[in-house]
Amino acid sequence: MSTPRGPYAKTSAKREKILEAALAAYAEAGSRKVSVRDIAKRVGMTDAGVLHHFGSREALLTAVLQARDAAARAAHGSAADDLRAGLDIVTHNASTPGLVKLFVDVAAAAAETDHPAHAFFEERYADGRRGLAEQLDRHARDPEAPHAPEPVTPVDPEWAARILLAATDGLQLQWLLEPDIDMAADLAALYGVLMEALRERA
Amino acid sequence: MSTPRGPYAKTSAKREKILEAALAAYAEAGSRKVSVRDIAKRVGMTDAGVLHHFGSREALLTAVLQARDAAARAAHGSAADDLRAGLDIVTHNASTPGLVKLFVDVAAAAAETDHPAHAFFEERYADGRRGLAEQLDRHARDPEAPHAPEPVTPVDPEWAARILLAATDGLQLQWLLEPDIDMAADLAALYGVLMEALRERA
DNA sequence: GTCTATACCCGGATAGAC
DNA sequence: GTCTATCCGGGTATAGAC
Repeated sequence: MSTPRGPYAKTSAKREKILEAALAAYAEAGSRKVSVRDIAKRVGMTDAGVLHHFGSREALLTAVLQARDAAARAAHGSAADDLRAGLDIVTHNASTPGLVKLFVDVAAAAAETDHPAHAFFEERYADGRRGLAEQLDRHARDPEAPHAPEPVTPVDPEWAARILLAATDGLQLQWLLEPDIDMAADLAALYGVLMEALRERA
Repeated sequence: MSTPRGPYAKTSAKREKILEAALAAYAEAGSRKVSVRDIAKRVGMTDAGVLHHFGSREALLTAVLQARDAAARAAHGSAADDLRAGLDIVTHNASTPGLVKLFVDVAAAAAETDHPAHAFFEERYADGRRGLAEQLDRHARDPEAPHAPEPVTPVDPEWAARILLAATDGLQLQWLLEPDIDMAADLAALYGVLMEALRERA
């Protein structure tokens, strides 16, 4: 537990500092660009110094996202194990536009096979899908499980439209990493389910 | 109709050529980076020459996406007016990873308020939501309308997990442009509907 | 092992010649 | 309207000081 070894713990103190600075930089940046130089200034170093610890800008940003995931898990639990935690994380994300922007940026860039975050995102989605599917399955079989969380958002056409558009965009992200996904088929099924729900509440 | 005037038609011949070249470049690029120079080479010009017509790289890419939308509408009809068209477009997109990557890239970048594509994406989503909501509402009220399209994808936990993750990512994109959206509430409602559907088919 | 200095390259932007 | 030339910002690689 003390003075951890291995490639990921080598420079843990400084790495930690840099990650914090990067996190802060992105949080403050709203949705503007952040350069390695910017981050370096915050820790009182040069860009080369920062890169020394991470190898490249992209690797650094990947590490930021990993740190963000770890922090979220520490605070709320794993979304893959607990749906409630997932919603809490989303709620929390809504207070940090800069980091959401970072996530979206890197997720897009990670479609490149040789991007440092490529494997990270592949795993993230694979794990997320596995965990979520398991939870959904368990809850669906368990009559004790809540039928649905408090419906803050009404199930209405506007909501369904947002969801349909969101699912379209999000599936593209997953599909770029995992081309086996049949986007149109998945969306058609979603359309069917949404329609059914709309009719039910009408 | 002939020799159109105005700021958007000035150099229409060359602009058209450049847009075609950019489209082709992105289609071929898979999901790799494409520079203005690359596009310029394709039309036998220098980067400065290309930039002359669009002002900036970002503006050029925005124009490419607009052209892509226009082409899709011409081929399939508007997704905002016809759900079937939307699915056709998605199916077609699945054959052009480069353009999907471009879309995702620019969509992420367009979160910046001063990005040239900012207004374009705001409108795109607003129009999409309006059109989709209207269609969903109409279909939900019309007993003649298909209950659901052919269910190629089974409504099962794996599918629901993909959708939930996709909706989460996609909502972030919409939320960056339209912070009024309550992501967690929308997702909670989606969870409820998905769960209901899973129980039904069980 | 950590960092600075430096130099390099790529890519986008801009000014001015043609 | 297009090119050449130039600039600049930003990421990266390397040498070497500490």
